[in-house]
Amino acid sequence: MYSIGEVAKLLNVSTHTLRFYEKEKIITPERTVRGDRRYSEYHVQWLRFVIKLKETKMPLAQIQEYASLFLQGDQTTHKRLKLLKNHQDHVKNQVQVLMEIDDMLRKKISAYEEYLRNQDFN
Amino acid sequence: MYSIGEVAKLLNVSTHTLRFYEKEKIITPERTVRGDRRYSEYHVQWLRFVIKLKETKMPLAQIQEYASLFLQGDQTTHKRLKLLKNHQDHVKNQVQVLMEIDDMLRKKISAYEEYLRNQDFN
DNA sequence: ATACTGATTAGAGTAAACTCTAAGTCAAGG
DNA sequence: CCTTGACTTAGAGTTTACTCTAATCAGTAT
Repeated sequence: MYSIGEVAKLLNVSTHTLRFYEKEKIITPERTVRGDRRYSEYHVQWLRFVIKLKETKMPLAQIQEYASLFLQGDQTTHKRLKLLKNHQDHVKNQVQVLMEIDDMLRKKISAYEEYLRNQDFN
Repeated sequence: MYSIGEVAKLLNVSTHTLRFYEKEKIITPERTVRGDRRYSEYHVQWLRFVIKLKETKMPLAQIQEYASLFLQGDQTTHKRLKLLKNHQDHVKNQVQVLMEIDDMLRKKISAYEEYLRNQDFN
């Protein structure tokens, strides 16, 4: 079981953020007698997943929804599957867009390079 | 030459946004005698580019910087090239991350599907 | 004439996602 | 014993990128 500080260090987020996520019902760690948060390995896994989702621009609201479905148990499996599939489409789309932009940048960059090469002859 | 409303429609942004970009020195359209903004084909091209960059999460501040280099003319070509190359690295990286996440989602999704298949046997 | 459309401005308001502050409790180490 | 550092809370502040409001004006349509 990890303390909030340990998890923060482990996942490279601030303790503020972890408390914020708790307020937003994205994660609910256990508590010691004294009230300190305790994160299990399982909690950490879930947070890793959340952070991954965030890297793909998934809004917190949607992550929240997923978390809430999780808490509601087995009868929400279909919904969760749908949500994930939806998001996968979104991710694939993003990859597409980014690859196009990469191409655009490649062209711009070689145009610049050519321009500089020609200048050098003066 | 396009009016602000025409450009807004053309590029699917609001007139608010266009004025905002002007305030932020990202674009400086010409003006009619009366003071209305006039965007040339060239301005529109630049805006298209800006919007593309935005799709890759490039922060406005960086787009601003690029725009400012542009206005400073030819002696900033090297700097602009460097900026673009930098951003290209960033984009390539994003593609990498997204592809990893796509993979992760693929696994999660098939796990869910298998789970549901097994449930159906009951 | 009057209403409608689309433009202008400065500046206020909004949403998301943190990020920090204040004011405090508590346990361990020097 | 006292300081240091980690923890607690509610709630305020910040950043980014818009988004909207209010008040006004010019040109066109009825």
